[in-house]
Formats: sequence, C-alpha cells, structure tokens
Amino acid sequence: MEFNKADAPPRETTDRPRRTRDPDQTRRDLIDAAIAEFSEKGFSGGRVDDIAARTRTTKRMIYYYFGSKERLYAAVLEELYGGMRNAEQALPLARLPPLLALQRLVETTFDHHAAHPEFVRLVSVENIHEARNVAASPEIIKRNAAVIGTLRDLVARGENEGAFRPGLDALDLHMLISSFCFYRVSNRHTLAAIFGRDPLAPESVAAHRRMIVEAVLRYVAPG
Amino acid sequence: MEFNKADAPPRETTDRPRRTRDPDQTRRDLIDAAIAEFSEKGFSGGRVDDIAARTRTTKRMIYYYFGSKERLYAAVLEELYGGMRNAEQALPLARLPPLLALQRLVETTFDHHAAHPEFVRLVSVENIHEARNVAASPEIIKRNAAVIGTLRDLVARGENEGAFRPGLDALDLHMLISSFCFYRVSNRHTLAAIFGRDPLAPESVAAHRRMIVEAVLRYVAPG
DNA sequence: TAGTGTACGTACCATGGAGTTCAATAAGGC
DNA sequence: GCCTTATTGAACTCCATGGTACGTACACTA
Repeated sequence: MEFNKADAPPRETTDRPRRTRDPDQTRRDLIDAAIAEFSEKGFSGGRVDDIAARTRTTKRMIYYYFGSKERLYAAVLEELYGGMRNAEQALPLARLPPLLALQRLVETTFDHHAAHPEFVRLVSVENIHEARNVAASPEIIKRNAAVIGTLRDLVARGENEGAFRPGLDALDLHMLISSFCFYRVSNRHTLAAIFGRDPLAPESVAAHRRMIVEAVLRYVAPG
Repeated sequence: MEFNKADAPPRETTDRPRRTRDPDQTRRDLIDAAIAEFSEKGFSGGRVDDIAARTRTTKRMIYYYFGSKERLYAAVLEELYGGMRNAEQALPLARLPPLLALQRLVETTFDHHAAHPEFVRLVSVENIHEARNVAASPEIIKRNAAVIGTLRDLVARGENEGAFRPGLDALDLHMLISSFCFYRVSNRHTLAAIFGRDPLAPESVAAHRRMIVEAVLRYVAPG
C-alpha cells in the first residue's frame, strides 16, 4: 500500500519520468526557475524555497550547485546578459549600407527586448541594487562593452559616407535606441495602469517598432 | 541616578531637541525616510526597522499612522507621483508655439527625472510588483492620465498649424520622451558599470538634454 | 486640576525564510 | 561484488523582521 510503484508514480511534478542523476539538467532547471522567480519578484522578494518548488529537485541542490541565493542570482544575470550579446553580434552590420545597418540594429534591439521581458526585469532589479553584481562580473562587462565598439564603427562609417551628420556620439546613440526598447517593457505595468493601454499588446508593437526606427533614423540624418 | 534629566538629555538621536507631539512632522519624517529606504532597497528589501531608525521616532509610529509596511509604501508612491504631475501642469504650453511648447515639455520632463532619482527608482520597483499599488490608486491614475490630454491638445494644434507632421500618436510620443529621460536614471548603474561613464555625470547631462530635445523635434517635423 | 483622547516608547511575539545536517542512493572504477 | 565519490532528499536550525501589547506622557477642555 505504501510503495505502490506499479500503477501510479508515487510523486511527480510533471509526467516526464524524472531522470535520476542528471547534474547538468538539474543545474539548468534551477537557473530557469531562478530566472522566473527573480524576474517576477526581485532579489529580496524572490524565495529560495519557491525556486526549488518550481523544479523537480529540492532547495538542497541550490546550495550544492550555487552556494547561496546571491550566487544563484549572479549566475542568472550572466546567463541573461549572455543571450543579449549573442543577438547583437550575429548581425552582419559591416556589410550593409549605414542607414540600413542602423535600422537593422534598432529592430534587433527592439525585438530582443520584446522577446525577453525577464531580461529587462532583471536588469531593472540589478539597478535597484546599484549594479553590484554586474560590476563584479568582468565577463558581462567585456561582452556588453563590445557592442559599443560595433556601433562606433558604424557611426564613423556613416559619417564618412555622408549618410549620418557629424558629431554623433556612439554611446549616447546606443542609449537613445535602448531606452525606448527597454522602457516599454520595463514600465509596462505602470503604463498600462495609468493609460489603460498595454504597450506590449500586439497593436502597439508594430507602431512602436516603426516609431523608434523612424526617430533614430531622423536623428542621425544630416542637416 | 536613574532619572538624570538635568545635566544631560537621557537619549537623543540627533542633537536637535526633539519636538514632542508634532504629528504632522512625525508623519512627514516617516514618509521621507520611507522614500529613501524603499528607493534604495526596493519594497521587499526595505526594512521597517531601518525606516524608523532614519527618523527620531519609532517603528510603532509607522503602524500608528500607516497600519502596515504595504500601506506606507503606497503612501510613498502617491507622494512621489504627486510631485511629477505638479511639474508638468505648471507649464503654460497652450500659449506657446507648438515646437517651442514641445521643447519645453521635453526639457521639463528631462529635468524632473534628473532631479528626482528616487521617483524613478520607485517607479521601477513598482513595475517589478506589476504596478499593483498604482493600479489601486485612482488618484495617481487620474492625475497622470491628465498629462496625456495636454499632449494630445498640443499634437492636434501642431498638426493644424503645420508645425508637426500628421499621424502622430500622443501616447506614443509621450513614451518616446519619457523613455530616454527615465532610462538614463533608472539604468544609471548598469550603464556606468558596463560603459564606464556615469550618465548622470555633469558632462553627460547637457549632451543628453540636447539630444532628446533634438530627437523629439526631428521626429515630429513634417516631411 | 482632573479628565480624556491623541501621540508616543519599550518590550515583546510569531514566523517566514536562508542556510545546514546527515544519511541515503546512484554511477562508475577496480 | 565492493568501494568511492558525486548527487540527492527530508528534516531540521536559527535569526531577522513584520507586527503587537501595553503602558506612559503630553495638551487641551471644562
């Protein structure tokens, strides 16, 4: 009666037969669960017990693999920042005419933020904590700072070819692009509450995408 | 020995003689302390004991005046959102030519965000919590939604006078303006960590202010 | 100048939640 | 088969923290 293994699995979160002894999978599951938890509730609001409960394993594993709540959070950040850089570096900007390259960059930035609200939320959380974990991760810094190099090249090329007006600052331009893409996701809930229109609703997405492209292209145009 | 009142005050947090029985001041002090605490640490990260420790009064008073940590947080939000609307409604936009009015609006928005990082941080915190407290406050919603009305009028006037191109959406335009002003403050720390340049440093402020004005004016220009 | 309600302080409670203990079980080498 | 080591689980510990019980002091009124 107690150990009825035959006709029903004794206890299973999902119906997938749980793979015993799969450290990689266990680690992966914990990271995914932590991404969800921390991006929904923040660092202090996120609960270690709840993260464990989102997986098929137990809290013990968090401490086995990561050592502390803080270090799990740091691992989550590295993971998410990693995804961002990949998207941007996959673009063949150097082979496109400057205006088109810039348009592609804006669209990619827009799409990535739209597709990864957890990333946006975690960056918000990290800023509340004064970016202590980002500052402590040379890996995150190096990869992300590289994005600016690419944009700097593009700006220089655009100026030389006369497609862009002179005097543009690559970092400021990066901020102009990111700010809108980030804001409509990060501030989605206050915007929806105050103005009664969800900025992530399908009818807004296309309009916003066109808008930020248009705004940036007009901003860099000569004259 | 025990009640030595004469030659030394028995216990004093600051050297200012504590005003007994000043409910308004006590309440005010608690709100100010809570603004600082919550904007530095978030809602879950903020400690009721620490808020009390920032004042000359005690934790008991938080519960006396506000009832709970949650309601204190809600009071803080109302307070900060209140400051924002005042700044915007003080502008005499209707009397200025459209382009100039828009420029003033952008500059005011920029300046207010720059001057009130606690506001920006609290709005970020609120978005992590899915804007539950903003959504529950008709007062906040009403006042802020009004801002859009003003902008809608301006957009209509600009279109009629031919100063703006047709087809502009007031809410989207508001988002374009706010996003940059908000982002450079909200994401100050990750930006500084990754790019090694503090967006709130004096040499960036003027450049950013010019940039968002320029970007918005170019965006609304006809043609 | 006693009475009363509002404002305040001290000491305490209850519990949620981060982190640990300790033993058990699987996998693989010999 | 047996030993070793990398994983795993249930049941703890313990303390920080939100919240409260209870008593006191001030200031105003009659």
